[in-house]
Amino acid sequence: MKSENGKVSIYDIAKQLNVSASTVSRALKDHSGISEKTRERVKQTAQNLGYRPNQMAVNLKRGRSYTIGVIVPVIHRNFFSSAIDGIEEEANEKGYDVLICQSHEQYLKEKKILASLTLGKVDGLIMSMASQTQDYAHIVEVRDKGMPVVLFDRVEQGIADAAVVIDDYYGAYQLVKHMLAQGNRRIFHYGGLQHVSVWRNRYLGYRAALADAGIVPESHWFTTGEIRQEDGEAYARWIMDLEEKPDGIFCTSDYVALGVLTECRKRGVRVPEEMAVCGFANEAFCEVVQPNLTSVDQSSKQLGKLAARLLIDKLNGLEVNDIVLEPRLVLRESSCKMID
Amino acid sequence: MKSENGKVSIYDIAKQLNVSASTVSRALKDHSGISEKTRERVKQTAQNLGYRPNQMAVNLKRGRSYTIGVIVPVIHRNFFSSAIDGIEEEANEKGYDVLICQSHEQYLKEKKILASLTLGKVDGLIMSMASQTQDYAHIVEVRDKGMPVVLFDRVEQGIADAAVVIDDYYGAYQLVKHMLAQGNRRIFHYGGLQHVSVWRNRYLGYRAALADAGIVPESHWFTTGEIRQEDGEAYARWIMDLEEKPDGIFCTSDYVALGVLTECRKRGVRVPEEMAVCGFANEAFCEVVQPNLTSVDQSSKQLGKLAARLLIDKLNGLEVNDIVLEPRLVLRESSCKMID
DNA sequence: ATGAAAGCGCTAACAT
DNA sequence: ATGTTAGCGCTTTCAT
Repeated sequence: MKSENGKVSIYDIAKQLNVSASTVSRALKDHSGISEKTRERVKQTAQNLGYRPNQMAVNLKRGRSYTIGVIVPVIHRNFFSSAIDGIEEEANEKGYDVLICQSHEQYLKEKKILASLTLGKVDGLIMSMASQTQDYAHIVEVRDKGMPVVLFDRVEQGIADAAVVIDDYYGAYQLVKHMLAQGNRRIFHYGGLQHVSVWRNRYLGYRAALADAGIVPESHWFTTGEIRQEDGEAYARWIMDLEEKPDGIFCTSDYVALGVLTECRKRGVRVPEEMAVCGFANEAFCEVVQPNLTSVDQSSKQLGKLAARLLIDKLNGLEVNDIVLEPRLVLRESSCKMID
Repeated sequence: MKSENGKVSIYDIAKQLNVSASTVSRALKDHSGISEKTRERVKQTAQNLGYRPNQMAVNLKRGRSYTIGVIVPVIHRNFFSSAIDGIEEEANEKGYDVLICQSHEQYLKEKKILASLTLGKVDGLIMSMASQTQDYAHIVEVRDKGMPVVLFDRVEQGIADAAVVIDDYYGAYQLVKHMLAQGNRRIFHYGGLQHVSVWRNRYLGYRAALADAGIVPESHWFTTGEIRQEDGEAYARWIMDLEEKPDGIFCTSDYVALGVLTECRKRGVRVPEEMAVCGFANEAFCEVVQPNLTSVDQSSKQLGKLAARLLIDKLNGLEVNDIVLEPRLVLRESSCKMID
């Protein structure tokens, strides 16, 4: 006894039982003030008819979609997919679904996604900004319209309701300290674009560690660029041609470090004996590559979980505050000439 | 001049301009039959008021959400995140958003997700089944309710509108042929649970290649189990204790192969000289691990793109058919004693 | 304990 | 060219 379009609505149940739609609605959600008998009959008929509530109608009525929007630069990098894993886990537990979008590191794409998601498809946003993004008006605007926004990893102060990050500065600081303890003195740094918070902070941590050791880096010790494997390879080639080579390289990304390792193997440069190499993010391949790559773990899944938790708290009207997680050094062969 | 709740609706625009809501609605979407002047005024006011259409209302009205649901076992495995990358790209191009859920390989979770997504949140589904799933009634049911379903990778005949897969049988067949050509004779196979299409097909391809070479494998040449790295390690340990060891191992998963490689390195077994090792999926770490791991590429992003394309075609009322992609052998050090 | 009716925000068939 | 009205499916006052 379905209606024409194949969908069963509460009206179909109501009609069949000769009661009103509101009675059906109430019976279905165990409202008080419905007789035991009617409730049973309604539920039974709903079952028989294969009734399923229409979410779109419920959402419109409630003014909530119970969906969280997530915008990440790319989904297939391990760090981000693990973060999404965490977001999804937490969100699902709390009854939310997760809508995923990729900015592909592009500012314009990010802006477009933001515009389309804030049309009522999602109740709130979790995002890590595109590397291209240097202007934050689009994010502030969304927030001003009343949509909660939580940033993670790539963040900026004061533009969102909360941010979840690891202490990149301290992670880099510790890592370089370790390299120094291993006897390295000429430690170069391959950094990312400096307007991006995480990359800037890692650079600052690097500088601080060197300063503590009384080392003043020459300007060419520090390079910035994209963070793909091939960038690391090109960088390594450039280094090999220097008069005075570094005895250690701290790459702001595991992918760059991987490129460096690859090139070193090709040229027969021994790592870590001739040159120590360290990355950042602790991607899965770090413990697979030869030599194993020293890196800094970012507990990405936890990062995602916490971001989701903050967003949902905020959606429920709670106060939320920024969270800073401790990074964890993961020492491996690529940096350990001696026991640390 | 916003209404109380802070949201601006077409009624707010209508009121301010002393026109009807339908005029506003039409003007906003450039319907014919609206004077140039009114259209301009409406658009201007919409702009001023910061009007944004409410998707939930539009969806309810249209009976479509322009959202695609995606259910994968886990998101952080490279194969799946790449597939999602492809799905997202294609979907976005066609004006759809993408809702992601993980079954975590659990049948019950998969069922629950299916039930919740089919409440009108998504217009159609793309999924790769949980390894636990052996009963397909929940999927058939969804489809019977009129929701299009496209499967990819882990599929089953006749339960969905279409399926996109690579030719696992042929991929495995070619791979084992290659191993035979390299002079291996005692080739073992570590397979996944045999009710899962891809794993069963790879096993059959393995058998066929051996048969072609006149080799009859003993029963213990074939093992099945979970496909994590640690399973590969345990498997390798078991192998090392055999009287007659294999001279080659074809693992149905790169992760298992990685575990085998790790264990071989630990025990000083030379790969591929003493034992060739091959995986399947061409995960990113294959070309990073030492020795590089021979594998079979599944063009996962393309797989995702095509699945999305089929689903959207189906949503638009077009006929859709299954797609089988050719796998691509990626020969690397772990299997090449000699030039092939 | 139940029903009638309004309304969430938008669209579209049917007026005028 | 524009307005009126009904309705998408559900929830929720306010009656009874």
